Amino acid sequence: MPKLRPETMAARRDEILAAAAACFARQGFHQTTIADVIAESGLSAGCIYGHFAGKDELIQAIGEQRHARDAALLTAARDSSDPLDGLRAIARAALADMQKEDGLRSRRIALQLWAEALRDDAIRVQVTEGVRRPIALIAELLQGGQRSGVIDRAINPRSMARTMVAMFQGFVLQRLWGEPFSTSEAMAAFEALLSGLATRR
Amino acid sequence: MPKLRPETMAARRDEILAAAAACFARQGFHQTTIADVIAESGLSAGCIYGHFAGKDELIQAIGEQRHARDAALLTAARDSSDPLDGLRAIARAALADMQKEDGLRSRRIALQLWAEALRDDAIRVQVTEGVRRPIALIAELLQGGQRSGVIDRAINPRSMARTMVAMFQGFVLQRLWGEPFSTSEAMAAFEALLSGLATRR
Amino acid sequence: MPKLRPETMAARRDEILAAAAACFARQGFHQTTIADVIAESGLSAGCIYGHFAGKDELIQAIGEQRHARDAALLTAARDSSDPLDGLRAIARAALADMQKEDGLRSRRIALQLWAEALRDDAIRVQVTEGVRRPIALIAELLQGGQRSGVIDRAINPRSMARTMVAMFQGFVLQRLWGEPFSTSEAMAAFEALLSGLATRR
Amino acid sequence: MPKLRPETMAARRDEILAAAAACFARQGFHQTTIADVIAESGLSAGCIYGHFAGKDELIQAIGEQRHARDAALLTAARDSSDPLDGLRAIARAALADMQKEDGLRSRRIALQLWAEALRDDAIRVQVTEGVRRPIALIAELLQGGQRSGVIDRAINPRSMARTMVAMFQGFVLQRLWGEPFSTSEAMAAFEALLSGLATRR
DNA sequence: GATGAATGAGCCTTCATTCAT
DNA sequence: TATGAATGAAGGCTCATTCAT
Repeated sequence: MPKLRPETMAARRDEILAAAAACFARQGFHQTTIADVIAESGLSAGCIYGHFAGKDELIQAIGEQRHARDAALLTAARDSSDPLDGLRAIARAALADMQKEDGLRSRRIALQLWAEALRDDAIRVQVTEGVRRPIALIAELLQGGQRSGVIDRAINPRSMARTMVAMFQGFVLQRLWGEPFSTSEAMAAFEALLSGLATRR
Repeated sequence: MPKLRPETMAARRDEILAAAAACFARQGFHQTTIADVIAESGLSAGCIYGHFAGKDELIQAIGEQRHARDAALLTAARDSSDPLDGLRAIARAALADMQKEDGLRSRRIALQLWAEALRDDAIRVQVTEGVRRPIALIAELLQGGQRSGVIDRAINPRSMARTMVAMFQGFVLQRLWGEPFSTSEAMAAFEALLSGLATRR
Repeated sequence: MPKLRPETMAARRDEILAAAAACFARQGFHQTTIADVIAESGLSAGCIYGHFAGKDELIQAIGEQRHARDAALLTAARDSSDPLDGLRAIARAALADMQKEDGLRSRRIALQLWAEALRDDAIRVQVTEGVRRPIALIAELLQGGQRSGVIDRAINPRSMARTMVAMFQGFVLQRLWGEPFSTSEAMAAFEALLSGLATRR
Repeated sequence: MPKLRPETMAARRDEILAAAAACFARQGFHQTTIADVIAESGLSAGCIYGHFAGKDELIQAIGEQRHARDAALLTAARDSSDPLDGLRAIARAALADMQKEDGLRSRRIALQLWAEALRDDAIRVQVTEGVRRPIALIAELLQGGQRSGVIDRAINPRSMARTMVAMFQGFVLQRLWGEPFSTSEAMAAFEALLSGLATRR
């Protein structure tokens, strides 16, 4: 990788990544050829290889983009006041994102990465790292709820956080397969789970 | 291409599929070459192509096997007595299967299929069909619970069934990525959800 | 090649050759697979290889059949009375054969053999042998005509015989390519050539 | 697949076609593998597939080259003065070409194409188109002869033109099979035919 | 820095042929 | 003798990657 002027470089990288993301979302990693990315970006093979060492690095970079997107979502949803409301805000943000064209496209790539994580260690680390933050945040909120007495002490915050994340991952899958899916339905189900966490009298 | 007698055929098909499943679980669909399947099966290229039109058909057939496995799991878990116990039995069966080597291997393939469903219509149909049955069965149990008064009438059975399936799909993902994961943790989370469905007094 | 009872053997051979001829005429030598011949004949691979050493021998045998057909045609057209009428009879027989479905099918194979003769010595010998007899016969008739004074002595019988055969070969080509082609047209052209051979006064 | 600049492309295309022509003339279409063309050209598989979609397109292009060669031959032979001399010039040009190494090589390919025309429609069109021009030109000359009174009005120009072409096609066949064949012999035969066309007194 | 023509290892697939039953 | 399942060498083609300009 030759060293380029940082600004130009960053701009080109983004250009390439945007093209790659479009291709990946449309055709998947393995069905996408470098030629596709070249056509989509309007650049040349040499140029792409000037910025990325190869297809794998391109996938890796796309994975980082996704990681960042999820982190941003989470940050935006952060609502420190009430623990339960904080959980609801996160849920709502995630579900809303899934209804936007942009969000869906990003999830299509996510699913590719989930599968890829099975055999590419770098991607597995990326994926599990990406999932760690929401889990930690949710677990914290749950602990907050336990401290303030609204959530049952018997609940294991980490397990429950993982379960909630699992739920949303499943929602993503079903949504991507084209199953009819409304945000309110999902929120209602989430509320049921929340009510199951309430302190027993 | 050669016309084979049904009996001979079935045996070889299974042999080939077993080899293919091993390869697919280990390396994924796209990283697996026909040469890999040949090596794994100990058969020849021509023999494989005598039974399957190509790699795609092999993937398709593997998908059907998985479909069948899930159906069998579900049937085995069927416990007609109490609705809530029925749900618990299904959850337990699914979670137990995920702890077995065999079950895990099968899930690795499932994840591949989930991703593949994004661009292969035949596989998408297979995957969504495969998910329809558990959803229907769970929804039925939930309705049974509503009829017998142990589950809140306000719950939408279909949505909740979908949510439960989503939860398990997410568990599968996390398990496959190597996250520490105990059946009892997951069952506890499931119980919390169940308690959230209970009729409010 | 195992030794079979001569009658059965001959019958099977013919069965196989008939199937092969049908395939070859339809698809050409190279586009025809042994599997095609198997399907067309209703026999098995092993059976075919019991009678023919391989595809090449099959082609060779088909070539001999064609050779024989032409020879039969020629014999039938033989009309010893008048030399010029003898030539006309041969021409008419050849042209008539080209109008029959059966004759056309055989010519399709002939054209394949003509091309094959370029690189297969055995076939080249077959083809040139097959052409030698008509040339010899025509040359004889021409010489007869020269002796009886109806044909110009300046004519080289062999060259002219070759030319006449060439003409018919060309007719075959054009007929096979689907060019409109009537027997009477061709006969008229042949008559013009004949009149060009007449003794100059 | 790569988009090439027209100039670069044309040069490489010719290089590839030259190599392909050499292989095809030597071994025939079906016996020639892409590997042969690669070896002959000194290029790589990828390069060849960058210029031609596949073997079929290569054959097609070779067919066009041949077409062009014949057209050039015809144009060069065009001698507008006397109709009969025009016909002689064409005959002589065609026969002379058959004696040159280059011409022979080209005819070997022609014969392949003639056979291929039986099952490939694109090639059949190419071949019949290629034959249409000489026929038309010869028919015109014959009509000219009829107008100027040197050729019998009873002759059908088109049929006779087709016959002459057929004759030369047959000459080509025999020449390719290695039959002894002198230009003067063939010209003498052609003269005989011409004299058969002369106006009857 | 960018270009794009060229590379070539490797993939999927076909099909003539064999051989145990 | 016939069967037909199995073989495996070989062919056509793709595509990630390189490098001279």
